[in-house]
Amino acid sequence: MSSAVEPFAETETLSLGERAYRRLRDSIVQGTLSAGSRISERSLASALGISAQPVREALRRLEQDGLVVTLPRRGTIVAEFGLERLAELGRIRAALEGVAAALAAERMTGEDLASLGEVVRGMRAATAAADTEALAELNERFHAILQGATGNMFLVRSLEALRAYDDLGRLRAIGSAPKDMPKALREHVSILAALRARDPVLSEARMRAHVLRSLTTNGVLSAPRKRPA
Amino acid sequence: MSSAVEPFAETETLSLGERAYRRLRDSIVQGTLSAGSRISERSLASALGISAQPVREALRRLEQDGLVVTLPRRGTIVAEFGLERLAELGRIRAALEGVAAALAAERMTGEDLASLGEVVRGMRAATAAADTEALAELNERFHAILQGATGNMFLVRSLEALRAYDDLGRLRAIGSAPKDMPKALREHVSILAALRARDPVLSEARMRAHVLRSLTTNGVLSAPRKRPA
DNA sequence: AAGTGCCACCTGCTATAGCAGATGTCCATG
DNA sequence: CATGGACATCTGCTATAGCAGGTGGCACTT
Repeated sequence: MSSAVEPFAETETLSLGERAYRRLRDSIVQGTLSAGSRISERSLASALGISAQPVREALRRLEQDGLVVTLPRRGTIVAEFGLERLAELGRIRAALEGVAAALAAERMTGEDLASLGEVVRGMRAATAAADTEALAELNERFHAILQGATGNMFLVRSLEALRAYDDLGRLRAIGSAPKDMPKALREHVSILAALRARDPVLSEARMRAHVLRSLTTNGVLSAPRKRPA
Repeated sequence: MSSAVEPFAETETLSLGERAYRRLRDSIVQGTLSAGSRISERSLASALGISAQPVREALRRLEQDGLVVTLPRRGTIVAEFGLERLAELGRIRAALEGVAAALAAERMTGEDLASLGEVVRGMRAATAAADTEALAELNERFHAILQGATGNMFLVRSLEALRAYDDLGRLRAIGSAPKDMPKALREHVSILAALRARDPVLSEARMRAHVLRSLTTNGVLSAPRKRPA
C-alpha cells in the first residue's frame, strides 16, 4: 500500500487534510488503491510525510462519500462496488444533474450562457477532429459551468462525489465508443437551447436523458429503460 | 453559545466524534444554534467535556453537509439559508426521493411491502384521529423503509442530510395545515400501489409529486410549479 | 496432532501541546 | 482628534503521545 502513495511534493496553500482527501480520492478513483485494500492511518501518514490526524480527517470524509468503510478498532478499507451499485449511483447522478439543469435554466446569467455557448462551439470542433481528450475536458467544463450557475453548494458537492463513482465505473466498462460523439454533441446543443429558452422542465428532461444515455453507452446502465417525461 | 450545548451525559458506545456530529447537527436543525453563530473548536470542546479533535472532526463533516462554513484561520459559523435556498434543496430532495422510489419499486421484497402496508394502515387511523404527532412518525417510517429497501448508502446519507434542511425550513414556515392530511394519505396510498405494481417510473413520479406538494403546503415552495410527467 | 489460553502487536480513537495566521485593542505619532 | 503600527489574543491547524479494543501467532496442554 505504501507503494501506491507518495509523499507530498511541494508546499501548497491547502490544508494537509484537504490535500490528503483529494489525494486519496484520486487514488481510489484511478484505481491506484484497489477495492478491498486495507488503509492504516499511521502507515499512510508516514507515507505522506504528515501526521495521523489529517489522514484520519480525510478518511472520515471519504467514508461520508461512501468511498471507504471503517470498522471501529479494526481498520479502514476502500469500499467495493458491483456494477449494479454503480448503475444505481449513475441514475442518482442523472436525477441530480437534471435538477441542476432546471435550477440553471432559472438562474443562469447571460454571461453563463455565453460561456456555455463557447464550450459547445469547442465541442463541435473537437467532435469534428475526433479529439476525445479535449472533448472530455470540454464536457467537464460544460457541466461545471452549469452546476456553478445554480449556486447550490450541496448540489455541487454531491455531484462531485458522484463523479468519482462515475470514473470508477468507467474503469470497469470498456471506454465509450467514439461513434457516440456526435450524439453527445447534439444532446449538449439541445440542452443549451433549453437553457437559453429558460425552460426548467425541458432542460431537466434533456439533461437527465443525456446522462442516462451516456451511462448506457458506457455499459454501466444496461437497458435503455423507459424514463418519465 | 456555551449555553446552547451541554456536556455529554452517559457513556455510550459511539465515538465522541460521531456523538458530537449528531449533537451539533440536532442543535442546528432545532435552531438551538442559530444561523450565523460563531463556533470555536476549543470552547465547544470544553463545553462538551471532550477534546478538540472530535469536535473538529464533527465540524468537518457538518461542513461537507453544508450546514457549516469555516473560514481558514478565522472561524467556523453555521450557514445561513434563505427561503430560496431551502426551496432549491427541497426540489433536490424531491428528485432524490423519486429515484429512491424507483429503485425501491425494483428491489423491494414482499416483506418490505408488507411493512409499508402496515405503516399506511396506521396512517389511515392516525389521519382519522387527527393525530399529527403519530402521523409525523409514521411518515418518517414510510420514507425510511422505502429508502432502506434501496440498499444504497449514498442515497440514504444524502437524503438524511437533506432532511436536516427540511426541518430547518419547517421552523421558518408556519406548521403545515392539518387539512392536507387526507391528501398526504391518498398520496402515500397511491405510492404504495405503484410500488406494489413494481412500476419504477410511476413510483418515482408519484413520490416526487408528493414531496413537492408537501413542500408547497409547507410554504417552502411557492408556486405549484409545473413538473415533468 | 488438535485444541486452548496468553501475549505481543496493530488498529482506530482521544487527549495534550504548540504552531502560524488573522483580529482587535491600545498606545504613540501626525 | 484622527491615524497608523505593534502586541496580546483569538482562531483553525498540525504534531506527538498514549489509550482501549481487536487479531494473530506462539507456546503449552491434552
